[in-house]
Amino acid sequence: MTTHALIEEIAFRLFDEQGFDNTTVEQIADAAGIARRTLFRYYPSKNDIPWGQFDESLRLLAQHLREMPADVSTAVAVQESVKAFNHVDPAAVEQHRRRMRLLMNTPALQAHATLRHGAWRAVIASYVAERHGMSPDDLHPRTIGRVALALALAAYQQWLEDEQTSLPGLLDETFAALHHHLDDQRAVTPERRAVGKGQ
Amino acid sequence: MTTHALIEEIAFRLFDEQGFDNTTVEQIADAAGIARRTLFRYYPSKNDIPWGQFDESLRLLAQHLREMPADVSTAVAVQESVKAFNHVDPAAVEQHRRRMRLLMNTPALQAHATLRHGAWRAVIASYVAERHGMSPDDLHPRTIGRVALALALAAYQQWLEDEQTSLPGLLDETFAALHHHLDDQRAVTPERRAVGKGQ
DNA sequence: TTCCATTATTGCCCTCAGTGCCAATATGGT
DNA sequence: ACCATATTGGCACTGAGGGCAATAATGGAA
Repeated sequence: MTTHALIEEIAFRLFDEQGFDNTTVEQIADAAGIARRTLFRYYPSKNDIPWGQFDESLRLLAQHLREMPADVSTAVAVQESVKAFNHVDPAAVEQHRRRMRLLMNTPALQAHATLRHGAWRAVIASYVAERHGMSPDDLHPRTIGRVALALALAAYQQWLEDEQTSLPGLLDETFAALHHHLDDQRAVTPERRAVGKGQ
Repeated sequence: MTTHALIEEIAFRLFDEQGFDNTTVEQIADAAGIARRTLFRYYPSKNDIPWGQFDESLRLLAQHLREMPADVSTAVAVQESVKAFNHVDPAAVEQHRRRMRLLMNTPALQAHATLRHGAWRAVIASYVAERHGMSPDDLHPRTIGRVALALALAAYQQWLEDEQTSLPGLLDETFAALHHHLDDQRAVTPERRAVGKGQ
């Protein structure tokens, strides 16, 4: 039986072996034992293949945000939810790293990701808007959505480059780096350094 | 004589008339009186046509950052330079809005933009790294680069939706929104609203 | 002015992603 | 076994983009 999981697995193998750009949709289809045309019924585009359970995860992110207690500040609620969104089962860490490495190091996928990220940002923006009695289209919620994504991506990028780091730790570090940057309004102490690696 | 400016002008006209996706590279080439193959010598891809002087602007951004006095905080230096980068001559505002509307409302271009934005982020990150004696690849500078871009894009998005707003004003508002978000760590006052429109 | 060496322009052909359309095939219920 | 329905697959087409080689400018040097 043909499943998304099967196609994805085969595709990842080919991407690893040959690179994303050098792998044709036809090769994936052949390896999966289905027709090219059928593969396009499973995935709207080649770029969509490596995204796994992203849409489902988005729903969990929205849910997690809604379950945050009201006495936590919006900033903390967002930060905690972003960390929860990016929590991965220890057994799945290697596969997750593989996925993210592909997504973040392949220009075509990096570009395509922006479209997926739009939905992610919208989830954050909706929550922030709700908490402040605003529209999700207002400047403030949109800004926070974009910034939260920026922080998450910065953490991911670092995580992919250094096998030793922990993702939750890096996420905290990006939030801390931002605080540090903004708090540093007056005197600038050039000898200041980033805090140590998380966990 | 064929120039980038001419091709761009013709392309924009066709994009306005027919939409970006419905306009083929061949149509642009024909209208510009050059061969399809030649157009691809002027622009590496159709997606690159609407970007105008972006690369040159990047150099100006880097220069502006380097010219910031050392007694201004990094945060302010970045904020001011981002504003300077996005300053447009009043006479060119309409064309700029046209360009940005196309870039930000067309999915294909929205995706492609990420690749251009990578260079933008790198300029910011390099500056932040320099000021703090870090590597441009460190977490902190990269984070600030990503956040600065997030703020700029949030401002642009709003600017495109409301003809009345001023871009510098919106940029300040996004920076303010972020401050507000992060300062609001303890009590949350749901009746709080965004500050008034800039200028 | 003429010739030569670049450099720019173009044509041709190829690959590959993605889509529309319709035929064939499986599948589940009766 | 039979039919209605959903899935799969085949075919042909468009459009972006690249490799390559032929053909035009073009800007000096003689």
